[in-house]
Amino acid sequence: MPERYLLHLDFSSPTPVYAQLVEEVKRAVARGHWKPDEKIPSVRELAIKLGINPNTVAKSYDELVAQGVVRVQRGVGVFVAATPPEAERRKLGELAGRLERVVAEALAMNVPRADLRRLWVRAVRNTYGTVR
Amino acid sequence: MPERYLLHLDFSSPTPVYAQLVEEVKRAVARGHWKPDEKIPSVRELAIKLGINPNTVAKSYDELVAQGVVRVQRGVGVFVAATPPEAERRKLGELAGRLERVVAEALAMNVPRADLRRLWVRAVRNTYGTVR
Amino acid sequence: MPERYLLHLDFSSPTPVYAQLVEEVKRAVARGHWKPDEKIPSVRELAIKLGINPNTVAKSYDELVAQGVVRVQRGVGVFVAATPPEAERRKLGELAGRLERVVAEALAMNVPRADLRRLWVRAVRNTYGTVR
Amino acid sequence: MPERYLLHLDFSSPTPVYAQLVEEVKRAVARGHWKPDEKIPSVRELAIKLGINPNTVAKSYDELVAQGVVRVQRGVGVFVAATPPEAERRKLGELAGRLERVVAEALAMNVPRADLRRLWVRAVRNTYGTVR
DNA sequence: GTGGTCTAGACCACG
DNA sequence: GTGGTCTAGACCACG
Repeated sequence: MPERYLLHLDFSSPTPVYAQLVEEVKRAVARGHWKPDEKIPSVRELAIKLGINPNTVAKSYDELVAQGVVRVQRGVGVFVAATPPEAERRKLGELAGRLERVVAEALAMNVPRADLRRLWVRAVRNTYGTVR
Repeated sequence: MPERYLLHLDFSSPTPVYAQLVEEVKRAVARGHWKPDEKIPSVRELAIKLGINPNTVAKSYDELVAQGVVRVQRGVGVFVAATPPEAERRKLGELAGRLERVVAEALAMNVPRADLRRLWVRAVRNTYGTVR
Repeated sequence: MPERYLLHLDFSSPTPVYAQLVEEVKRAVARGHWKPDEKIPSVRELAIKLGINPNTVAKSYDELVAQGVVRVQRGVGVFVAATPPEAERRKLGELAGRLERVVAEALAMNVPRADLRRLWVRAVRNTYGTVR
Repeated sequence: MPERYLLHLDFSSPTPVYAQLVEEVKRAVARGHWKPDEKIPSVRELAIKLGINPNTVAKSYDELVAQGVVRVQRGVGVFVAATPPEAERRKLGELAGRLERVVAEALAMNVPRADLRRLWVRAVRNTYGTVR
Protein backbone atom coordinates (compact mmCIF):
# COMPACT_ATOMS: atom_id res chain seq x y z
CA MET A 1 0.00 0.00 0.00
CA PRO A 2 2.12 2.90 -1.24
CA GLU A 3 1.17 6.30 0.16
CA ARG A 4 2.75 9.70 -0.62
CA TYR A 5 1.79 11.55 2.48
CA LEU A 6 -0.63 10.70 5.21
CA LEU A 7 -3.12 13.10 3.68
CA HIS A 8 -3.87 12.86 0.00
CA LEU A 9 -5.64 15.40 -2.19
CA ASP A 10 -6.87 15.04 -5.74
CA PHE A 11 -6.90 18.47 -7.38
CA SER A 12 -8.80 17.26 -10.38
CA SER A 13 -11.65 15.86 -8.31
CA PRO A 14 -14.95 17.71 -8.43
CA THR A 15 -15.10 17.51 -4.64
CA PRO A 16 -13.70 20.76 -3.21
CA VAL A 17 -10.22 20.56 -1.76
CA TYR A 18 -11.34 21.72 1.68
CA ALA A 19 -13.91 18.90 1.84
CA GLN A 20 -11.35 16.33 0.76
CA LEU A 21 -9.02 17.55 3.47
CA VAL A 22 -11.74 17.21 6.10
CA GLU A 23 -12.25 13.59 5.04
CA GLU A 24 -8.55 12.89 4.96
CA VAL A 25 -8.01 14.16 8.48
CA LYS A 26 -10.98 12.18 9.76
CA ARG A 27 -9.59 9.11 8.03
CA ALA A 28 -6.13 9.63 9.56
CA VAL A 29 -7.71 9.89 12.98
CA ALA A 30 -10.04 6.94 12.44
CA ARG A 31 -7.16 4.78 11.29
CA GLY A 32 -5.21 5.76 14.37
CA HIS A 33 -2.46 7.58 12.49
CA TRP A 34 -3.19 10.54 14.69
CA LYS A 35 -4.15 9.76 18.29
CA PRO A 36 -6.36 11.73 20.69
CA ASP A 37 -4.60 14.83 22.09
CA GLU A 38 -1.84 14.51 19.53
CA LYS A 39 -0.77 17.80 17.95
CA ILE A 40 -1.43 17.88 14.26
CA PRO A 41 0.16 20.25 11.69
CA SER A 42 -0.60 23.95 11.94
CA VAL A 43 -2.60 25.66 9.24
CA ARG A 44 0.50 27.17 7.68
CA GLU A 45 2.58 24.04 7.92
CA LEU A 46 -0.09 21.91 6.30
CA ALA A 47 -0.77 24.52 3.63
CA ILE A 48 2.86 24.45 2.57
CA LYS A 49 3.12 20.68 2.73
CA LEU A 50 0.02 20.22 0.59
CA GLY A 51 0.72 23.15 -1.71
CA ILE A 52 -2.58 24.86 -1.05
CA ASN A 53 -3.65 28.19 0.35
CA PRO A 54 -3.73 28.58 4.16
CA ASN A 55 -7.29 29.87 3.84
CA THR A 56 -8.28 26.49 2.50
CA VAL A 57 -6.66 24.58 5.35
CA ALA A 58 -8.26 26.97 7.82
CA LYS A 59 -11.66 26.26 6.32
CA SER A 60 -11.13 22.53 6.74
CA TYR A 61 -9.98 22.92 10.34
CA ASP A 62 -13.04 25.07 11.04
CA GLU A 63 -15.21 22.27 9.78
CA LEU A 64 -13.32 19.66 11.80
CA VAL A 65 -13.74 21.73 14.94
CA ALA A 66 -17.45 22.00 14.24
CA GLN A 67 -17.58 18.22 13.84
CA GLY A 68 -15.68 17.76 17.10
CA VAL A 69 -12.81 15.92 15.46
CA VAL A 70 -10.08 18.37 16.42
CA ARG A 71 -9.76 21.24 18.84
CA VAL A 72 -7.81 24.45 18.37
CA GLN A 73 -5.81 26.17 21.11
CA ARG A 74 -5.00 29.65 19.92
CA GLY A 75 -1.33 30.32 19.95
CA VAL A 76 -0.61 26.71 20.78
CA GLY A 77 -1.75 24.43 18.01
CA VAL A 78 -4.38 22.04 16.72
CA PHE A 79 -5.05 18.75 18.49
CA VAL A 80 -7.02 15.60 17.88
CA ALA A 81 -10.08 15.65 20.11
CA ALA A 82 -10.58 12.89 22.65
CA THR A 83 -12.92 10.37 21.05
CA PRO A 84 -16.11 10.08 23.03
CA PRO A 85 -16.95 6.42 23.74
CA GLU A 86 -20.14 6.91 21.82
CA ALA A 87 -18.07 7.55 18.70
CA GLU A 88 -16.65 4.06 19.00
CA ARG A 89 -20.01 2.43 18.57
CA ARG A 90 -20.88 4.78 15.75
CA LYS A 91 -17.70 3.75 13.96
CA LEU A 92 -18.46 0.06 14.36
CA GLY A 93 -21.88 0.68 12.88
CA GLU A 94 -20.29 2.41 9.92
CA LEU A 95 -17.98 -0.51 9.34
CA ALA A 96 -20.94 -2.88 9.33
CA GLY A 97 -22.75 -0.61 6.90
CA ARG A 98 -19.82 -0.48 4.53
CA LEU A 99 -19.46 -4.23 4.57
CA GLU A 100 -23.13 -4.64 3.76
CA ARG A 101 -22.85 -2.24 0.83
CA VAL A 102 -19.87 -4.07 -0.62
CA VAL A 103 -21.64 -7.39 -0.30
CA ALA A 104 -24.80 -5.98 -1.84
CA GLU A 105 -22.82 -4.77 -4.80
CA ALA A 106 -21.14 -8.12 -5.21
CA LEU A 107 -24.55 -9.79 -5.27
CA ALA A 108 -25.82 -7.30 -7.83
CA MET A 109 -22.81 -8.12 -9.99
CA ASN A 110 -23.60 -11.80 -9.74
CA VAL A 111 -20.32 -12.55 -8.01
CA PRO A 112 -20.62 -16.13 -6.71
CA ARG A 113 -20.63 -16.41 -2.93
CA ALA A 114 -17.46 -18.49 -3.01
CA ASP A 115 -15.56 -15.89 -5.03
CA LEU A 116 -16.61 -13.16 -2.66
CA ARG A 117 -15.49 -15.25 0.28
CA ARG A 118 -12.11 -15.69 -1.37
CA LEU A 119 -11.70 -11.92 -1.75
CA TRP A 120 -12.59 -11.48 1.90
CA VAL A 121 -10.14 -14.04 3.19
CA ARG A 122 -7.39 -12.50 1.16
CA ALA A 123 -8.20 -9.01 2.42
CA VAL A 124 -8.14 -10.10 6.05
CA ARG A 125 -4.97 -12.11 5.63
CA ASN A 126 -3.18 -9.23 3.88
CA THR A 127 -4.14 -6.81 6.57
CA TYR A 128 -4.29 -8.66 9.88
CA GLY A 129 -1.61 -11.14 8.94
CA THR A 130 -1.91 -14.90 8.56
CA VAL A 131 -4.37 -16.51 10.94
CA ARG A 132 -3.15 -17.48 14.36
CA MET B 1 -31.50 -1.71 2.64
CA PRO B 2 -33.92 1.17 2.25
CA GLU B 3 -33.53 3.13 -0.98
CA ARG B 4 -35.65 6.04 -2.16
CA TYR B 5 -34.90 5.84 -5.81
CA LEU B 6 -32.37 3.95 -7.83
CA LEU B 7 -30.31 7.12 -7.94
CA HIS B 8 -29.65 8.99 -4.75
CA LEU B 9 -28.32 12.53 -4.34
CA ASP B 10 -27.16 14.25 -1.20
CA PHE B 11 -27.78 17.95 -1.61
CA SER B 12 -25.82 18.85 1.49
CA SER B 13 -22.68 17.12 0.28
CA PRO B 14 -19.84 19.34 -0.88
CA THR B 15 -19.44 17.12 -3.94
CA PRO B 16 -21.31 18.79 -6.81
CA VAL B 17 -24.68 17.33 -7.68
CA TYR B 18 -23.68 16.64 -11.29
CA ALA B 19 -20.65 14.62 -10.09
CA GLN B 20 -22.77 12.62 -7.66
CA LEU B 21 -25.19 11.85 -10.46
CA VAL B 22 -22.37 10.62 -12.68
CA GLU B 23 -21.31 8.22 -9.93
CA GLU B 24 -24.86 7.11 -9.26
CA VAL B 25 -25.51 6.26 -12.89
CA LYS B 26 -22.23 4.38 -13.13
CA ARG B 27 -23.17 2.49 -9.99
CA ALA B 28 -26.61 1.64 -11.34
CA VAL B 29 -25.01 0.29 -14.49
CA ALA B 30 -22.29 -1.58 -12.59
CA ARG B 31 -24.90 -3.16 -10.37
CA GLY B 32 -26.82 -4.28 -13.38
CA HIS B 33 -29.89 -2.19 -12.66
CA TRP B 34 -29.54 -0.78 -16.12
CA LYS B 35 -28.37 -3.14 -18.85
CA PRO B 36 -26.40 -2.37 -22.05
CA ASP B 37 -28.56 -0.75 -24.75
CA GLU B 38 -31.32 -0.08 -22.24
CA LYS B 39 -32.87 3.36 -22.49
CA ILE B 40 -32.33 5.38 -19.36
CA PRO B 41 -34.45 8.35 -18.23
CA SER B 42 -34.43 11.41 -20.45
CA VAL B 43 -32.76 14.60 -19.30
CA ARG B 44 -36.08 16.25 -18.46
CA GLU B 45 -37.59 13.15 -16.86
CA LEU B 46 -34.66 12.66 -14.54
CA ALA B 47 -34.48 16.36 -13.74
CA ILE B 48 -38.08 16.30 -12.55
CA LYS B 49 -37.68 13.03 -10.65
CA LEU B 50 -34.58 14.26 -8.83
CA GLY B 51 -35.80 17.80 -8.41
CA ILE B 52 -32.84 19.38 -10.19
CA ASN B 53 -32.36 21.51 -13.27
CA PRO B 54 -32.26 19.81 -16.68
CA ASN B 55 -28.96 21.54 -17.35
CA THR B 56 -27.43 19.74 -14.42
CA VAL B 57 -28.62 16.36 -15.64
CA ALA B 58 -27.34 17.25 -19.09
CA LYS B 59 -23.92 18.04 -17.68
CA SER B 60 -23.81 14.64 -15.98
CA TYR B 61 -24.90 12.87 -19.16
CA ASP B 62 -22.21 14.78 -21.06
CA GLU B 63 -19.62 13.45 -18.68
CA LEU B 64 -21.01 9.92 -18.91
CA VAL B 65 -20.79 10.07 -22.69
CA ALA B 66 -17.18 11.23 -22.40
CA GLN B 67 -16.49 8.29 -20.09
CA GLY B 68 -18.15 5.90 -22.50
CA VAL B 69 -20.80 4.79 -20.03
CA VAL B 70 -23.80 5.91 -22.04
CA ARG B 71 -24.48 6.93 -25.59
CA VAL B 72 -26.86 9.64 -26.79
CA GLN B 73 -29.10 9.59 -29.84
CA ARG B 74 -30.35 13.07 -30.51
CA GLY B 75 -34.09 13.23 -30.64
CA VAL B 76 -34.30 9.66 -29.40
CA GLY B 77 -32.83 9.25 -25.95
CA VAL B 78 -29.92 8.11 -23.82
CA PHE B 79 -28.79 4.49 -23.72
CA VAL B 80 -26.40 2.41 -21.66
CA ALA B 81 -23.27 1.71 -23.71
CA ALA B 82 -22.19 -1.85 -24.32
CA THR B 83 -19.79 -2.74 -21.52
CA PRO B 84 -16.39 -3.90 -22.67
CA PRO B 85 -15.51 -7.27 -21.09
CA GLU B 86 -12.46 -5.58 -19.59
CA ALA B 87 -14.79 -3.59 -17.34
CA GLU B 88 -15.82 -6.81 -15.61
CA ARG B 89 -12.36 -7.52 -14.31
CA ARG B 90 -11.90 -3.90 -13.31
CA LYS B 91 -15.05 -4.09 -11.23
CA LEU B 92 -13.90 -7.20 -9.41
CA GLY B 93 -10.65 -5.45 -8.62
CA GLU B 94 -12.59 -2.54 -7.17
CA LEU B 95 -14.57 -4.88 -4.94
CA ALA B 96 -11.35 -6.38 -3.63
CA GLY B 97 -9.93 -2.93 -3.04
CA ARG B 98 -12.97 -1.81 -1.08
CA LEU B 99 -12.86 -4.90 1.09
CA GLU B 100 -9.20 -4.28 1.84
CA ARG B 101 -9.88 -0.69 2.82
CA VAL B 102 -12.66 -1.68 5.20
CA VAL B 103 -10.48 -4.30 6.82
CA ALA B 104 -7.56 -1.87 7.10
CA GLU B 105 -9.79 0.62 8.84
CA ALA B 106 -11.05 -2.03 11.24
CA LEU B 107 -7.48 -2.89 12.11
CA ALA B 108 -6.64 0.79 12.67
CA MET B 109 -9.60 1.00 15.04
CA ASN B 110 -8.35 -2.02 16.93
CA VAL B 111 -11.45 -4.02 16.13
CA PRO B 112 -10.71 -7.60 17.21
CA ARG B 113 -10.52 -10.05 14.36
CA ALA B 114 -13.39 -12.08 15.77
CA ASP B 115 -15.70 -9.04 15.90
CA LEU B 116 -14.88 -8.13 12.34
CA ARG B 117 -15.61 -11.68 11.26
CA ARG B 118 -18.99 -11.49 12.98
CA LEU B 119 -19.86 -8.31 11.08
CA TRP B 120 -18.88 -9.99 7.83
CA VAL B 121 -20.93 -13.11 8.39
CA ARG B 122 -23.95 -11.02 9.22
CA ALA B 123 -23.51 -8.87 6.11
CA VAL B 124 -23.28 -11.89 3.82
CA ARG B 125 -26.21 -13.64 5.47
CA ASN B 126 -28.41 -10.54 5.22
CA THR B 127 -27.63 -10.08 1.60
CA TYR B 128 -27.09 -13.46 -0.03
CA GLY B 129 -29.52 -15.21 2.35
CA THR B 130 -28.80 -17.87 4.94
CA VAL B 131 -26.26 -20.41 3.89
CA ARG B 132 -28.04 -23.38 2.59
CA MET C 1 -7.90 10.37 -51.42
CA PRO C 2 -10.31 7.79 -50.03
CA GLU C 3 -13.96 8.89 -49.81
CA ARG C 4 -16.93 6.92 -48.49
CA TYR C 5 -19.71 8.73 -50.24
CA LEU C 6 -19.74 11.97 -52.11
CA LEU C 7 -21.37 13.60 -49.09
CA HIS C 8 -19.87 13.08 -45.69
CA LEU C 9 -21.44 13.83 -42.30
CA ASP C 10 -19.82 13.82 -38.88
CA PHE C 11 -22.48 13.03 -36.28
CA SER C 12 -20.25 13.90 -33.38
CA SER C 13 -19.51 17.37 -34.70
CA PRO C 14 -21.04 20.29 -32.85
CA THR C 15 -22.14 21.72 -36.19
CA PRO C 16 -25.74 20.65 -36.87
CA VAL C 17 -26.20 17.89 -39.39
CA TYR C 18 -28.41 20.00 -41.64
CA ALA C 19 -25.68 22.68 -41.85
CA GLN C 20 -23.04 20.10 -42.63
CA LEU C 21 -25.21 18.74 -45.40
CA VAL C 22 -25.66 22.20 -46.90
CA GLU C 23 -21.89 22.60 -47.02
CA GLU C 24 -21.37 19.15 -48.42
CA VAL C 25 -23.79 19.70 -51.28
CA LYS C 26 -22.22 23.06 -52.06
CA ARG C 27 -18.82 21.44 -52.05
CA ALA C 28 -19.98 18.65 -54.39
CA VAL C 29 -21.30 21.25 -56.78
CA ALA C 30 -18.24 23.48 -56.48
CA ARG C 31 -15.99 20.53 -57.20
CA GLY C 32 -18.01 19.68 -60.20
CA HIS C 33 -19.23 16.33 -58.92
CA TRP C 34 -22.72 17.53 -59.63
CA LYS C 35 -23.16 19.69 -62.69
CA PRO C 36 -25.73 22.42 -63.41
CA ASP C 37 -29.19 20.99 -64.21
CA GLU C 38 -28.13 17.56 -63.00
CA LYS C 39 -30.71 15.79 -60.87
CA ILE C 40 -29.52 15.18 -57.35
CA PRO C 41 -30.95 12.65 -54.85
CA SER C 42 -34.46 13.18 -53.56
CA VAL C 43 -35.07 14.03 -49.92
CA ARG C 44 -36.10 10.47 -49.11
CA GLU C 45 -33.33 8.85 -51.09
CA LEU C 46 -30.66 10.97 -49.46
CA ALA C 47 -32.17 10.51 -46.00
CA ILE C 48 -31.93 6.75 -46.34
CA LYS C 49 -28.43 6.86 -47.85
CA LEU C 50 -27.14 9.08 -45.05
CA GLY C 51 -29.14 7.44 -42.29
CA ILE C 52 -30.82 10.63 -41.19
CA ASN C 53 -34.38 11.85 -40.94
CA PRO C 54 -36.04 13.16 -44.13
CA ASN C 55 -36.96 16.30 -42.20
CA THR C 56 -33.28 17.05 -41.82
CA VAL C 57 -32.55 16.61 -45.51
CA ALA C 58 -35.55 18.77 -46.33
CA LYS C 59 -34.23 21.52 -44.10
CA SER C 60 -30.89 21.44 -45.90
CA TYR C 61 -32.52 21.53 -49.33
CA ASP C 62 -34.64 24.48 -48.21
CA GLU C 63 -31.48 26.31 -47.29
CA LEU C 64 -29.82 25.38 -50.57
CA VAL C 65 -32.81 26.69 -52.51
CA ALA C 66 -32.63 29.93 -50.54
CA GLN C 67 -28.95 30.20 -51.42
CA GLY C 68 -29.70 29.52 -55.07
CA VAL C 69 -27.56 26.42 -55.22
CA VAL C 70 -30.32 23.99 -56.17
CA ARG C 71 -33.85 24.28 -57.47
CA VAL C 72 -36.79 22.06 -56.64
CA GLN C 73 -39.43 20.95 -59.17
CA ARG C 74 -42.31 19.54 -57.21
CA GLY C 75 -43.13 16.05 -58.28
CA VAL C 76 -40.05 15.91 -60.45
CA GLY C 77 -36.91 16.25 -58.39
CA VAL C 78 -34.13 18.47 -57.16
CA PHE C 79 -31.62 19.94 -59.59
CA VAL C 80 -28.37 21.82 -59.42
CA ALA C 81 -29.01 25.44 -60.33
CA ALA C 82 -27.25 26.96 -63.27
CA THR C 83 -24.23 28.80 -61.95
CA PRO C 84 -24.40 32.48 -62.79
CA PRO C 85 -21.15 33.71 -64.36
CA GLU C 86 -20.77 36.04 -61.40
CA ALA C 87 -20.38 32.99 -59.15
CA GLU C 88 -17.30 32.01 -61.08
CA ARG C 89 -15.43 35.13 -60.11
CA ARG C 90 -16.63 34.84 -56.53
CA LYS C 91 -15.24 31.31 -56.37
CA LEU C 92 -11.87 32.41 -57.70
CA GLY C 93 -11.77 35.09 -55.03
CA GLU C 94 -12.51 32.49 -52.38
CA LEU C 95 -9.69 30.30 -53.62
CA ALA C 96 -7.31 33.23 -53.39
CA GLY C 97 -8.53 33.99 -49.88
CA ARG C 98 -8.02 30.42 -48.73
CA LEU C 99 -4.53 30.34 -50.13
CA GLU C 100 -3.68 33.55 -48.32
CA ARG C 101 -5.00 32.17 -45.04
CA VAL C 102 -2.96 29.00 -45.34
CA VAL C 103 0.17 30.98 -46.12
CA ALA C 104 -0.49 33.37 -43.24
CA GLU C 105 -0.78 30.44 -40.88
CA ALA C 106 2.44 28.94 -42.18
CA LEU C 107 4.20 32.23 -41.53
CA ALA C 108 2.77 32.41 -38.02
CA MET C 109 4.09 28.93 -37.38
CA ASN C 110 7.52 29.99 -38.58
CA VAL C 111 7.48 27.53 -41.44
CA PRO C 112 10.44 28.45 -43.67
CA ARG C 113 9.48 29.72 -47.08
CA ALA C 114 11.31 26.86 -48.76
CA ASP C 115 9.41 24.23 -46.77
CA LEU C 116 6.11 25.84 -47.63
CA ARG C 117 7.06 25.87 -51.28
CA ARG C 118 7.86 22.18 -51.10
CA LEU C 119 4.40 21.44 -49.66
CA TRP C 120 2.82 23.46 -52.44
CA VAL C 121 4.67 21.75 -55.24
CA ARG C 122 3.75 18.37 -53.85
CA ALA C 123 0.08 19.34 -53.56
CA VAL C 124 -0.09 20.55 -57.17
CA ARG C 125 1.76 17.55 -58.49
CA ASN C 126 -0.47 15.12 -56.61
CA THR C 127 -3.59 16.77 -57.88
CA TYR C 128 -2.92 18.12 -61.36
CA GLY C 129 -0.42 15.44 -62.22
CA THR C 130 3.26 15.85 -63.06
CA VAL C 131 4.08 19.04 -64.95
CA ARG C 132 3.84 19.02 -68.63
CA MET D 1 -5.37 40.97 -43.24
CA PRO D 2 -8.06 42.84 -41.32
CA GLU D 3 -8.90 41.27 -37.96
CA ARG D 4 -11.21 42.66 -35.28
CA TYR D 5 -9.83 40.76 -32.32
CA LEU D 6 -7.49 37.85 -32.03
CA LEU D 7 -10.54 35.64 -31.58
CA HIS D 8 -13.40 35.94 -34.00
CA LEU D 9 -16.92 34.61 -33.63
CA ASP D 10 -19.66 34.44 -36.22
CA PHE D 11 -22.98 34.62 -34.42
CA SER D 12 -24.96 33.75 -37.51
CA SER D 13 -23.06 30.51 -38.05
CA PRO D 14 -24.89 27.28 -37.28
CA THR D 15 -21.79 26.04 -35.44
CA PRO D 16 -22.31 26.72 -31.73
CA VAL D 17 -20.48 29.71 -30.33
CA TYR D 18 -18.66 27.61 -27.73
CA ALA D 19 -17.31 25.30 -30.46
CA GLN D 20 -16.17 28.25 -32.55
CA LEU D 21 -14.38 29.66 -29.53
CA VAL D 22 -12.61 26.35 -28.94
CA GLU D 23 -11.32 26.44 -32.51
CA GLU D 24 -10.34 30.08 -32.27
CA VAL D 25 -8.28 29.54 -29.13
CA LYS D 26 -6.59 26.52 -30.68
CA ARG D 27 -5.82 28.58 -33.72
CA ALA D 28 -4.40 31.43 -31.66
CA VAL D 29 -2.15 28.96 -29.87
CA ALA D 30 -1.19 27.17 -33.09
CA ARG D 31 -0.29 30.47 -34.71
CA GLY D 32 1.86 31.34 -31.77
CA HIS D 33 -0.20 34.35 -30.69
CA TRP D 34 -0.39 32.76 -27.27
CA LYS D 35 2.69 30.91 -26.06
CA PRO D 36 2.95 27.95 -23.66
CA ASP D 37 2.45 28.97 -20.02
CA GLU D 38 1.12 32.33 -21.07
CA LYS D 39 -1.97 33.47 -19.18
CA ILE D 40 -4.94 33.87 -21.46
CA PRO D 41 -8.02 36.01 -20.74
CA SER D 42 -10.15 35.03 -17.77
CA VAL D 43 -13.62 33.64 -18.28
CA ARG D 44 -15.28 36.91 -17.34
CA GLU D 45 -12.85 39.09 -19.28
CA LEU D 46 -13.30 37.13 -22.48
CA ALA D 47 -17.06 36.96 -22.00
CA ILE D 48 -17.24 40.75 -21.87
CA LYS D 49 -14.82 41.26 -24.76
CA LEU D 50 -16.74 38.84 -27.00
CA GLY D 51 -20.17 39.86 -25.76
CA ILE D 52 -21.18 36.37 -24.69
CA ASN D 53 -22.16 34.74 -21.43
CA PRO D 54 -19.41 33.64 -19.03
CA ASN D 55 -20.98 30.19 -18.96
CA THR D 56 -20.35 29.86 -22.67
CA VAL D 57 -16.71 30.82 -22.32
CA ALA D 58 -16.43 28.40 -19.40
CA LYS D 59 -17.82 25.60 -21.57
CA SER D 60 -15.19 26.31 -24.20
CA TYR D 61 -12.40 26.40 -21.64
CA ASP D 62 -13.68 23.10 -20.23
CA GLU D 63 -13.35 21.55 -23.66
CA LEU D 64 -9.90 23.04 -24.15
CA VAL D 65 -8.78 21.56 -20.84
CA ALA D 66 -10.15 18.18 -21.93
CA GLN D 67 -8.19 18.50 -25.17
CA GLY D 68 -5.06 19.43 -23.27
CA VAL D 69 -4.72 22.83 -24.94
CA VAL D 70 -4.96 24.91 -21.79
CA ARG D 71 -4.69 24.29 -18.09
CA VAL D 72 -6.71 25.92 -15.32
CA GLN D 73 -5.52 27.00 -11.89
CA ARG D 74 -8.53 27.74 -9.75
CA GLY D 75 -8.45 31.19 -8.33
CA VAL D 76 -5.50 32.06 -10.52
CA GLY D 77 -6.32 31.85 -14.19
CA VAL D 78 -6.14 29.90 -17.42
CA PHE D 79 -2.83 29.14 -19.10
CA VAL D 80 -1.68 27.71 -22.41
CA ALA D 81 -0.47 24.15 -21.88
CA ALA D 82 3.01 23.19 -22.91
CA THR D 83 2.79 21.92 -26.46
CA PRO D 84 4.05 18.40 -26.97
CA PRO D 85 6.63 18.32 -29.79
CA GLU D 86 4.41 15.84 -31.56
CA ALA D 87 1.90 18.65 -32.12
CA GLU D 88 4.37 20.44 -34.37
CA ARG D 89 4.46 17.64 -36.90
CA ARG D 90 0.70 17.29 -36.74
CA LYS D 91 0.34 20.96 -37.60
CA LEU D 92 2.61 20.68 -40.63
CA GLY D 93 0.53 17.77 -41.82
CA GLU D 94 -2.59 19.87 -41.50
CA LEU D 95 -1.06 22.63 -43.59
CA ALA D 96 -0.23 20.13 -46.30
CA GLY D 97 -3.77 18.79 -46.17
CA ARG D 98 -5.30 22.20 -46.53
CA LEU D 99 -3.12 23.02 -49.49
CA GLU D 100 -4.13 19.78 -51.18
CA ARG D 101 -7.80 20.54 -50.64
CA VAL D 102 -7.51 24.00 -52.13
CA VAL D 103 -5.69 22.66 -55.15
CA ALA D 104 -8.23 19.86 -55.57
CA GLU D 105 -11.01 22.38 -55.56
CA ALA D 106 -9.24 24.53 -58.11
CA LEU D 107 -8.91 21.51 -60.38
CA ALA D 108 -12.60 20.69 -59.93
CA MET D 109 -13.42 24.26 -60.97
CA ASN D 110 -11.27 23.88 -64.06
CA VAL D 111 -8.95 26.65 -62.98
CA PRO D 112 -5.97 26.54 -65.36
CA ARG D 113 -2.75 25.58 -63.70
CA ALA D 114 -1.14 28.86 -64.63
CA ASP D 115 -3.93 30.88 -62.99
CA LEU D 116 -3.63 28.87 -59.82
CA ARG D 117 0.08 29.43 -59.80
CA ARG D 118 -0.48 33.16 -60.12
CA LEU D 119 -2.80 33.13 -57.09
CA TRP D 120 -0.21 31.25 -55.11
CA VAL D 121 2.67 33.53 -55.91
CA ARG D 122 0.58 36.53 -54.98
CA ALA D 123 -0.44 34.95 -51.65
CA VAL D 124 3.14 34.16 -50.69
CA ARG D 125 4.41 37.56 -51.75
CA ASN D 126 1.69 39.38 -49.79
CA THR D 127 2.38 37.40 -46.67
CA TYR D 128 6.06 36.55 -46.54
CA GLY D 129 7.09 39.71 -48.36
CA THR D 130 8.71 40.10 -51.78
CA VAL D 131 11.31 37.52 -52.55
CA ARG D 132 14.66 38.95 -51.77
C1' DG E 1 -10.47 38.46 -8.69
C1' DT E 2 -10.63 33.77 -10.83
C1' DG E 3 -12.92 29.51 -12.02
C1' DG E 4 -17.12 26.21 -10.85
C1' DT E 5 -21.93 25.00 -10.04
C1' DC E 6 -26.68 25.61 -10.35
C1' DT E 7 -31.23 27.55 -11.57
C1' DA E 8 -34.97 29.30 -14.58
C1' DG E 9 -36.17 29.71 -18.80
C1' DA E 10 -35.83 30.56 -23.94
C1' DC E 11 -35.01 28.66 -28.35
C1' DC E 12 -32.87 25.30 -31.68
C1' DA E 13 -31.91 20.53 -33.97
C1' DC E 14 -33.58 16.05 -34.77
C1' DG E 15 -37.07 12.25 -35.08
C1' DG F 1 -40.71 14.43 -27.20
C1' DT F 2 -35.55 14.25 -26.81
C1' DG F 3 -31.04 16.29 -26.42
C1' DG F 4 -28.10 20.88 -27.14
C1' DT F 5 -27.03 25.77 -26.61
C1' DC F 6 -27.28 30.11 -24.55
C1' DT F 7 -28.46 33.85 -21.29
C1' DA F 8 -28.94 36.23 -16.80
C1' DG F 9 -27.85 35.92 -12.52
C1' DA F 10 -26.94 33.83 -7.84
C1' DC F 11 -23.71 31.70 -4.88
C1' DC F 12 -19.51 28.83 -3.78
C1' DA F 13 -14.29 27.52 -3.65
C1' DC F 14 -9.72 29.14 -3.89
C1' DG F 15 -5.89 32.63 -3.73
